Amino acid sequence: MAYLDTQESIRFARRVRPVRPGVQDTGDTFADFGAKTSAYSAHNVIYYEGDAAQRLFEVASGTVMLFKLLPDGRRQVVEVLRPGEIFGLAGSNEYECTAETLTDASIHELDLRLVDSNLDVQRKLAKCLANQMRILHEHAVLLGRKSAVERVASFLMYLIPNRGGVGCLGPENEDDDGYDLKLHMTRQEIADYLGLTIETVSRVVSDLKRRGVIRVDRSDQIHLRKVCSLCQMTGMH
Amino acid sequence: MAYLDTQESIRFARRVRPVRPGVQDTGDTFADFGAKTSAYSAHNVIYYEGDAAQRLFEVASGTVMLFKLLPDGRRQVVEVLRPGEIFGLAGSNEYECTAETLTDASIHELDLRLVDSNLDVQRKLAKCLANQMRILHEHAVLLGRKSAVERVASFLMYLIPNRGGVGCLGPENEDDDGYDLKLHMTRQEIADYLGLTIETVSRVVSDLKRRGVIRVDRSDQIHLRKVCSLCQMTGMH
DNA sequence: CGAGCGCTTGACAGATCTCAATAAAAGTGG
DNA sequence: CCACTTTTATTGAGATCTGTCAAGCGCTCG
Repeated sequence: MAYLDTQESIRFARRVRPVRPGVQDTGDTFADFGAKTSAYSAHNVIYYEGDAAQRLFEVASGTVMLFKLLPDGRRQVVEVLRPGEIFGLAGSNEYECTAETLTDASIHELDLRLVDSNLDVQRKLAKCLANQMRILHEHAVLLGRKSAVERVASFLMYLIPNRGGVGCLGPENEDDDGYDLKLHMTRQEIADYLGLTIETVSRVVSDLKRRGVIRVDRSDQIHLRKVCSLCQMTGMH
Repeated sequence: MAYLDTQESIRFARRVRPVRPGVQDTGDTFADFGAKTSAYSAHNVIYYEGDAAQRLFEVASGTVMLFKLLPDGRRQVVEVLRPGEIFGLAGSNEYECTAETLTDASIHELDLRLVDSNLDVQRKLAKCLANQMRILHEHAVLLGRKSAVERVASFLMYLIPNRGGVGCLGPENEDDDGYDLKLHMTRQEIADYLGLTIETVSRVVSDLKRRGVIRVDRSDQIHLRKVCSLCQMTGMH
């Protein structure tokens, strides 16, 4: 796993790690371009992989996941989207993922025919995609190279705004490095996002609990007691 | 690994698998927008992760890889780019990956200041990013859910145009289901792309050879003897 | 021909998965 | 509101796959 002695890793010692952006402000939303807005309740499918692609979507509020399935039922959650992020682009004429809400959500839906000719739409599109692409790159590192503990720690860190990146200044308060977290995903969804099994996720969470890094108030309600310790476990430090 | 009996996999039984596109024709290239074009020799770094981002790049000819490193030297190749594909977008002001040529390559380089205001550039950008994003999604499935054999088989199939997708019609010729392949990546690069170790990649290749699915003429020169068999091993059938 | 590099192979270790049982939580109906 | 069912999560034991470490092979090039 370690290539420490390779020429390359020495050569790159100076590289830095970008801050994970919070929800990015990309200016306009699709609502400004004539999109209609729909409300979905939690755990509803917006479209299925293979459906004819007719609209482009933007999360207005709530959380949405995109996933793909292999024929034998293995599932990979490929993106978890928050407000301001877009989905539903299809290279061909069919959606390449299934989109499902994780929470109650409000979604802007823009007819694909309105997309091509509008510079502002294209600009927002390019900006959002570039941002989501960076997250996908980071996620590829997680899936390809991180251990189970590192994956779960990284996942939890993603959920804290303004921590864990280059700009991270440590805890705001010396004595209190805690943070309260509400998970909007089941263990199975987390597992499918992190490329693990539900049992492994559960075991890692129990382990973090045992080590005093987190406190599990309910299975979807987690208090991070030592954010800095957790951050040390992401593999990025 | 199998979720065959879940409600979900039944619900999605009808889904289809999109054809992996070959190099996509997105109309204009950056050259049409005033980009300068540079030549790079094989295995040269175009920019490092963390460098100040000033340009947007498009592969004109050759192959380029993007990768990220963890502090302990673990590497993940996050994209392998072919002509027409773009890279160098930075959400912030720094490149988030290192870009390195795999082969001799010719690269269009467009000043970032020329990007924002041009509808055609934005259109190409959005189109390319959407396409590359689909590939990243597919790759996330590979990294998160596929076995070593499935990863290598998928990798080899990617390198054959017009095979392996929904539109795949099988071999052109009943008796000959072969294809000659030139790899432009070392075993280490392939391993870092597939989230495996070099030893595992080597073992899988040897195994495919033993099973008569491929013939290894040189380590970077592989003849696929039974494309359909190989395709069956990708986990997508 | 020898050195160096990339690749292959073997033996073993360890992380994660699988399968199975149990526990806890959430939803249902009387 | 309380049994009862169903779903979701946890835990254990064992199997398996891939990683680690080490040695050897085979090009390629000076």
